Amino acid sequence: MTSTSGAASSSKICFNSDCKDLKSERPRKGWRLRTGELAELCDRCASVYEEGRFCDTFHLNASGWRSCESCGKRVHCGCIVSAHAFTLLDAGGIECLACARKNVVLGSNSSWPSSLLFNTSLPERLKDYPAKNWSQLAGSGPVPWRQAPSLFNSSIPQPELHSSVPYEVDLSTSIDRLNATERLSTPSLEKKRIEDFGERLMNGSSLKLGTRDIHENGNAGINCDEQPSSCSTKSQQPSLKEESSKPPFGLVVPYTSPDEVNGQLGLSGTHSRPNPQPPLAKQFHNNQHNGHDSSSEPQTRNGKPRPDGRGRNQLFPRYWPRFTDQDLLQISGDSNSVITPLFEKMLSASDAGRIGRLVLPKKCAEAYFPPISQPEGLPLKVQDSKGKEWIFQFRFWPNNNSRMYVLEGVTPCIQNMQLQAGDVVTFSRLEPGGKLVMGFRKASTASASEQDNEAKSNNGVSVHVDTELADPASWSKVDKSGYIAKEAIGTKLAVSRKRKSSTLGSKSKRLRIDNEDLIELKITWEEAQGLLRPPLNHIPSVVVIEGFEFEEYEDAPILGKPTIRATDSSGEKIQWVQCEDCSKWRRLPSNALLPSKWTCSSNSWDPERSFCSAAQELTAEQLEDLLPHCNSVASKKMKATKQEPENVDALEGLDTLANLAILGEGEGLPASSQATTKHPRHRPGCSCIVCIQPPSGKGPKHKQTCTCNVCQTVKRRFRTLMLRREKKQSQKEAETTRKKQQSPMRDKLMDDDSLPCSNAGNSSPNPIKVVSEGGSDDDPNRVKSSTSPFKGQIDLNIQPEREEELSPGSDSGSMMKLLQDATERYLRQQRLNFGGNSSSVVTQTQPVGGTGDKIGNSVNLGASHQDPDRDHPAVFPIKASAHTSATG
DNA sequence: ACGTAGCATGGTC
DNA sequence: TGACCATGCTACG
Repeated sequence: MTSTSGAASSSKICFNSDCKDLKSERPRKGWRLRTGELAELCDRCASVYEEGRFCDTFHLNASGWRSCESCGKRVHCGCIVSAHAFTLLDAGGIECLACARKNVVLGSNSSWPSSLLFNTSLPERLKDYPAKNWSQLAGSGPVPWRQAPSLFNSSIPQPELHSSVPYEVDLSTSIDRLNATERLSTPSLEKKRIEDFGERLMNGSSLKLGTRDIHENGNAGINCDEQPSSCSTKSQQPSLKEESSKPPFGLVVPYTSPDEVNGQLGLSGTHSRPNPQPPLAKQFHNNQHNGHDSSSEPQTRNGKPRPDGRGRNQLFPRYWPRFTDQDLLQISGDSNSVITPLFEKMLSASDAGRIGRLVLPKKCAEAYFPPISQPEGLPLKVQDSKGKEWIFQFRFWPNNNSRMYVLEGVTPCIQNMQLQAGDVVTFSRLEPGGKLVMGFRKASTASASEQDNEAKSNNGVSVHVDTELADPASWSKVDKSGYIAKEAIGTKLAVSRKRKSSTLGSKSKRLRIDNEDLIELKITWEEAQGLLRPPLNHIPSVVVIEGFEFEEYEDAPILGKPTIRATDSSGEKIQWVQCEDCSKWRRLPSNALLPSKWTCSSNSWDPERSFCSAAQELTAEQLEDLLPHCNSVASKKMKATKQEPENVDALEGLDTLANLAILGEGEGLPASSQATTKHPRHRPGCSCIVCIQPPSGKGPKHKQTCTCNVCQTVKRRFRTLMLRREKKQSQKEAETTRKKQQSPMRDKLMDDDSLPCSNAGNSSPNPIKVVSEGGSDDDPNRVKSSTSPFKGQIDLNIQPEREEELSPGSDSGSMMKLLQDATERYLRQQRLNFGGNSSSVVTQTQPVGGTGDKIGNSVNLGASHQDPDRDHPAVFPIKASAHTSATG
């Protein structure tokens, strides 16, 4: 309208374009503009407005006037000023607010959309959010939606969903259209939406477009069209004068286009809420859709409570649709489509997983999907903008006296859209046709370019879900997954894609961080692991979290360069540190805290050895003794380094070793508990030893010198395993000897077991280390205790506690042997390498065990942290056969 | 042995 | 505290 189209409130002239008067210094407020601001009027116009005569006075000749179906009163439905003054009737036509109140049990505040009115919480929230445009919204909004036919009649498919769509976005005009129709019926939902929307606006979520447009236009681009007829109105809304600077709901109208600057009437939007607010559930009223609203609300059209007021309908903010105009455009496909955003949901790991079940937010499901009374639910036909049709089974499971709604058979669709956990699927309804559209948004973590590309290619691909139930006939043809692909038959599902950001469950979502951050965090964590050292005089306990060992310190740990702690001959505690440049080991006081990068030049404690040219104090033998610990400690603390996907056929060996190690270390845990409980399955974002590896042995192979997470962990674990063994061995020796007499067989095993480990027995010059490494079984803090001497043998398949139950002939024998071999080679190699030079000579040994395993089964366990060149590689042949058993 | 269906559990809000 | 919901768990095919 003329009056509204004008200038911003900043003008000195009355906002009413039909009035040339100047505003007073303190202009009076009129209706809320789409920008969220309030029109500033001259005193005269303001008075007229406040008296509710604004349209009668200034818009008499304008279009958009309609008569109340009940009292015949004329209402200017096409004006923002009167937007709140009427209600759209389901059957068409409008009803003035007064009549609407009579017919519908509304909340106290008539100026609010019915939904709002019903919703007690809304008002409160609104307080916080300045009236967001309620006036505008209200204009269309308050209207009780009594008549809108429910989209989903209880059991009858209703193709005509559009009539009930609350917010419609008329893409053809780029205007948001709000359907006024649904208000009354789903008050609660609407309220929520409104609230939500308001919040979103507050939060600056996606309705930018609308906002922007609104600002530009200054007018509400609200479409008041009620179905079939559009009654855009401007109504005066004196009541809402809040000064929210936030974009009004009207803003929401994301789709408003500049073209429509003045076309408020043309705009839709009874509810001006832009898409965000999901359509009111009004549709569902009749549906008996249970649930959808809150019990507290008077649900029912006409004020009757809903049959089932099962849930409260407050859609959580996370389900608010945040469509962008682009999304909408893409979804609509054809310019004549009108989209009504319903809700959205970030895919959880489960949703995106193979199970093919997409958990639907209860309220959303109840509000926007057909009501279902049987757990089996109903099939819903889905169609994307490209014409692909899908059928999902919409059903529920009883859950805690409630229901858990799911869409089954979504896997094909998810894959087709290349979605993964963290991505967002959006549901909206497309008119005409009443189809629910399932679009998507990739996780925000995607790079801009990536997103752009996706946007061009597949982003926004939407799937339209026919509100009508899928034809059972066709359903029967559908495969189990419910995938139909009429047009997409033959379409290859682009499965793929790197699932970088693994899916995050709801819980995770809360903790969700962008990939970049994640990476940073990970690095930090890794570094910290490598640098963390127990405070002096403290013995760390070891806890295992998701497969990783962490040292726990009672006091704050010390950060610094990893060193080898030891006790010299005089009993003094010292630590050995390796120079970054020359790789020589230097002796330092135990309390020395070193930077992550340390060189001889920093050796202020021993000036004579502050040069790389200075001889190393330690002899090879001494180092040999220290090394195992060193490796253990270092690797343990440096569990991870950047993963370098290098293609070498060592992965399987690593896998095997890793698994063996895991088994070995996990001895103290109830079998299975670890993997099963924590990671029953491979999880793409998890960094545990299981998940950091490609599933099923797929993925890049690792070189023996690889220092990736997996390799590091494997090496570390293996070393730890060996260490424990050594320790236990000495402890058990006595006992073994004793048993020997009783069990010759065992003795034999023991003998075989005793590895030529030079470190055995006397290693661990450092008590602390010993504890942390092998852990004392007595240590109560040790969550995962492990050592299981196991008769001299390490049976990775057995729990230490039950070692006694083992028999020499147990199945574990072969694996043990493998381990033994590996250990031997490891130690031997280590000695050799160490004694010779520190350069990393990776010698790959052929697998032992005779089963002709792949060459790749050897693993270099000698790599030390940080610098591969200083590694002390050793190759551990592993039987392929062990792989399976170990992984199991 | 494996995959699935459906319920159970527990964390988060 | 209860509702919601992600995911675990397991009986079953």
